[in-house]
Amino acid sequence: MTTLSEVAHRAGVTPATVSNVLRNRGRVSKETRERVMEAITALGYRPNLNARALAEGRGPTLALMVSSIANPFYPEFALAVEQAAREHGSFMLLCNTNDDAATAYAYLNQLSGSLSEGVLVMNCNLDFGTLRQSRAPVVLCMWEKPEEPPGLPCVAVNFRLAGQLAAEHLLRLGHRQIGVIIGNGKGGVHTTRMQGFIDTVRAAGVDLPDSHCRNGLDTVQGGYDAARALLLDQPGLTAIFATNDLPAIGAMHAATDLNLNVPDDLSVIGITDIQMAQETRPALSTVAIPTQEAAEMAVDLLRKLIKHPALPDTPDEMRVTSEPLLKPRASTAPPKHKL
Amino acid sequence: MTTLSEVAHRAGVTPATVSNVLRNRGRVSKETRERVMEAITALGYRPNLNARALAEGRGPTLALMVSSIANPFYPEFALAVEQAAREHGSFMLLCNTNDDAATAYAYLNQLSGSLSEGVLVMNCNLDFGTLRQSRAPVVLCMWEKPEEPPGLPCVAVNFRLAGQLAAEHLLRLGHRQIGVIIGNGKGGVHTTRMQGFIDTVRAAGVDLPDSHCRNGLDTVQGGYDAARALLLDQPGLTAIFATNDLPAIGAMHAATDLNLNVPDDLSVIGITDIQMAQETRPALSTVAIPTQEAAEMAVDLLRKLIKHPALPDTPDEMRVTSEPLLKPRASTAPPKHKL
DNA sequence: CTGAAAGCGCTAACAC
DNA sequence: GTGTTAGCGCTTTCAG
Repeated sequence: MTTLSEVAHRAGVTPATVSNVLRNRGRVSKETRERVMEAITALGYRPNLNARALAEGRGPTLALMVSSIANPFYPEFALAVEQAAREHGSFMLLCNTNDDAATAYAYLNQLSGSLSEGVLVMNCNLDFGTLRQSRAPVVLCMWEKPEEPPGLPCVAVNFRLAGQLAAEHLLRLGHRQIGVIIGNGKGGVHTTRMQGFIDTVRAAGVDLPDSHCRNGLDTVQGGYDAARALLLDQPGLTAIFATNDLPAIGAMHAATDLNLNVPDDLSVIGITDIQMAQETRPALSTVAIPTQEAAEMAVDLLRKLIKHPALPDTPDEMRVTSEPLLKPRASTAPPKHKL
Repeated sequence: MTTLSEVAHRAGVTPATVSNVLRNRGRVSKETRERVMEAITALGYRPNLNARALAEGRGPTLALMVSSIANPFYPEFALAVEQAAREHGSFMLLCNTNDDAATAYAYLNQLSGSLSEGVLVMNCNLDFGTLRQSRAPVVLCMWEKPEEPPGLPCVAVNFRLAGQLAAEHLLRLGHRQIGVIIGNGKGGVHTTRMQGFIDTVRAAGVDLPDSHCRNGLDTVQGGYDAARALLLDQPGLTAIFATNDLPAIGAMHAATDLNLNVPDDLSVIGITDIQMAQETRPALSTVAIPTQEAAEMAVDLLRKLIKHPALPDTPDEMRVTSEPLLKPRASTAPPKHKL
């Protein structure tokens, strides 16, 4: 490993000067700069990022904490985060918590304050109090209630509206017998979207009894199971709304397996618009969340927090993304008149 | 940030001693250890990983280089890598190259030798010569030819066999009119699997003309386009093999859109067994690659290389995973007699 | 415009 | 067993 001082030596200057040309700290004559640059390339010098981080008192990375990168929503987000981080010269550390609070806590503790300058949290089983005690700034990504700050810096998406858009779409198509599948259980992180949906349906004067709602895991299989049970129980349904695309896809499969044609016999709609939503047959109607924008905002906010740590008396900042957007595709259609 | 010496001071010892208890370097009396531990928890001390890395002359992370984490194969691999790395106390840096050689090169240069102790390369548009010059060990993951070492440490999977297994499955079912979709173009990384498939089919005395083969992108859409063109051109086909699951899924969609029932009118099989393969309707028959095992082997090999850098005259090590495994599912069936 | 010097927080000989 | 002493490679005042 060639070091700064080796470069300095070859260029006939001191390490300080080399550092100056590297950081563009001005105050370096053109000639010296050239001599240094020559030495750098000749020696194939690369700065040691650990040493730099230590001297600068900052971490060289941003951490992204997700429950599992294998959940198809996260990769798209992670890609965007990495891109944004990279534009500002940071690397991205990926942390899978597997929905385990201890793992999440361990990560937070080990990384924040040294290896990572800041951490982006998507979903970890940590309470906000713990998060707030992080030694490095934390930004909550994908907060679901723009109108109700979590007491932590965050990027919020109007998920209530997303639910509402899904509902309006189904109502507009003429559906009146509608089922709901809530990913991740009651009181969970999908409550807002569900509420947005249900409120809209009921406000339209359409009956939506609790018996039409099912909890399920936030996975394809979870949606499958929930939808199957629901359809068996409520054969009259003409449409199902799932709080996320994965369970929505599962619901389509369940319908197929029950010999129901989507969308003729059953319309299905989700929320998020993950890549996969376009890649099912029929393609899934959904309400798109501005994933990329949220990722960029999150990195941006985090970087700001790193530069200017929030004062204790400052309200925690919240950034709200642009609005969710309905993406009608082939999985929704007007209900066929049941004979 | 509380530091080592603050802890030392509170415990009435020197930094060296604290370091010793932290690293379990033995030679510390029980009492001292307890006093130190007390100070550590009382002060909420967390080691600065940058400082440690600098002092130890090693990087605190392993880097995983993929073309894009949004490609559904990578998340599963990345998850396994992170798990394995974590077990050995390393964090995982995620590097998306977007198939851009310059980005890949930049990553390699910046990370290797300081931030990252080693790098796992899945697929980057860098030639092996460049990779070989990395300042930190590089392990090629998912090398396709166990019998032909790439001149770089690697984890190999017998992809030729995978192709063979897919072929045998189709032949056994009675297919004789078979199409092939090659992901990622001619001469690309899927050549081995394709060759394994084609050789097996031909060895069985079944005709498989070049006109039954199509190149395509290694995506759902790519498979869709290629399969559509192929099916329009060769309506007599009763089965399609795609060199990867994504294009295989695309092929199923193409069939559906052409009013062909899968598997009654057309059987489809892929390779890999990504999560999504079980989540399509019909579920995709495929040949499973031991992803998790490969990830563990790769991390293991990388760690070995970090500890004992390969001598210049040492042949580059290759580890071969256990064999691919046929996963017959609902997308393949005997050909229906065409009227 | 450039150099000297101190220090970031930790580890690792080597003494005691 | 524990302390002393040097660094690891870089940045950053502060002098010159």
